[in-house]
Amino acid sequence: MPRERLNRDRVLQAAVALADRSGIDAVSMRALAQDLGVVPMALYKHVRDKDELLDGMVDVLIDEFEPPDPALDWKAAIRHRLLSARRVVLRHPWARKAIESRTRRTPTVLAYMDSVTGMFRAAGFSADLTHHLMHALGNRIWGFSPELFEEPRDDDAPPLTNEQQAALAAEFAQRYPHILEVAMAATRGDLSGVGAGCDEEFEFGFALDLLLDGAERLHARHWSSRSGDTARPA
Amino acid sequence: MPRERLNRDRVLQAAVALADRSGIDAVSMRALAQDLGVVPMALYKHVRDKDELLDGMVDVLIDEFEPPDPALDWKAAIRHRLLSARRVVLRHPWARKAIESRTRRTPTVLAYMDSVTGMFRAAGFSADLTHHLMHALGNRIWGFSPELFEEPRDDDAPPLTNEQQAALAAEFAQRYPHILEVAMAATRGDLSGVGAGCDEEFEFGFALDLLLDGAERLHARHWSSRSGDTARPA
DNA sequence: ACCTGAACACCGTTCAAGT
DNA sequence: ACCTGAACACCGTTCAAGT
Repeated sequence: MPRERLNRDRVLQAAVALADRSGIDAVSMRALAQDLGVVPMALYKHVRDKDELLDGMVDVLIDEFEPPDPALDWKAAIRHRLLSARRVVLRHPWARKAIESRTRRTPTVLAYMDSVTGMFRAAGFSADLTHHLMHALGNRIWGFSPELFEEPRDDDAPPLTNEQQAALAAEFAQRYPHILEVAMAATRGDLSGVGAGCDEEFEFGFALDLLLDGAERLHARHWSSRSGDTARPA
Repeated sequence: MPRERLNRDRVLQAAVALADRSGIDAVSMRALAQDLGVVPMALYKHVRDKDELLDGMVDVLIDEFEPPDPALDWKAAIRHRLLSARRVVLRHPWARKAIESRTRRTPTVLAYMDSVTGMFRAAGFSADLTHHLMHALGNRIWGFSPELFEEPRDDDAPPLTNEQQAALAAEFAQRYPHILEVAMAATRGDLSGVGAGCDEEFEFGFALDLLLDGAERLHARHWSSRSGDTARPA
């Protein structure tokens, strides 16, 4: 019984709530309509199509990002901003997939990108260098970096016996020695199952700092505003 | 008329051909079956479900990557390998989306990751540093980096008049001044439409070199094998 | 062993109609 | 202005049956 009239914001909030509860794949126009006690077609008065619904959901996330902190120096400020985006993305497990699937640039997305870009400019970087840095940051401006070693947690998988684990590890070690070695280093030898998760938070900060430090070094070297081949980091 | 019997490879090749022709969204079990002159259910003898079909398609791409060139030094070798992955991804426009949507790690994917990891190890990097670098590279090991400024080419959009372009640019400049400034720098002022494409090839190389140079610097500084907070790049 | 036919339980979206 | 009902053209996947 929808005593309250539908509007765009109610639709988006309900979609976010549904995704939080049941994952992004559960967000269908029909299921969302049911949540709102309304017929599917009613939604189309408030979002043009499903893509616009997903765009709107990402906009809701961006609204949760903390604004820039003017008290911090440039590097700390960008770090703080991106880590705040990260916290939001971690609160909404569906966010990564949703962000990666988006192709349209809403005004909210553009405003966020403009703001991060402006932080580099305010730090004194040239427009050209800033452009390259934004590309180098890539998805990290959303608070995440692409998963490489992360295990897709297989919820309803049967637990392995110790013998099965050992056999699996032995085969893995033989076929993918470098991955195993690196995973051992990442987990200090505590592999509970092959492909155990690593500290993704640390990895995020590591890559971020590597890029920001590289930026500082290039800037200090009087990076020219031309982006020809000679401008490559030596 | 399927005179030739179906097998996994024929299924995957047909799926890749279909995606090349009509995009990844056109790859449905039903459409693929029709291409093969077969009923949809026949496919399920060769792939477990649609996810496994997509995994298989990515494996086909990886098989097109060039093997490592042992004549090159480590940095050039990794650069060469990732640029070869990049050429494959560019040949198949659907590849980015497909790769980003994958969550399972097939043996082919693991073998590729193992090989790239091994190149860092062969260069003398510690397992720990190698782990962080793989994370920092992220999607770049697939030959692409996340799109930020790229325009989703709107194929059937009506061309804008000069007046419309000017008005749009003026509004854009007011709302997103930093993005515009940076886009101007990237295109040397030749903006044919707001959000004109930049040289993504250059951006890929830029980020790659920034990360590889950072790696070299950390390695030279006797990067410890511990990954505690003190190990952050200063 | 491999393929088929019919069915199930879903999708996003259109259109014309209701209030 | 906002919501509804019925319909269209699709999906992935199951099951039991054919050859």
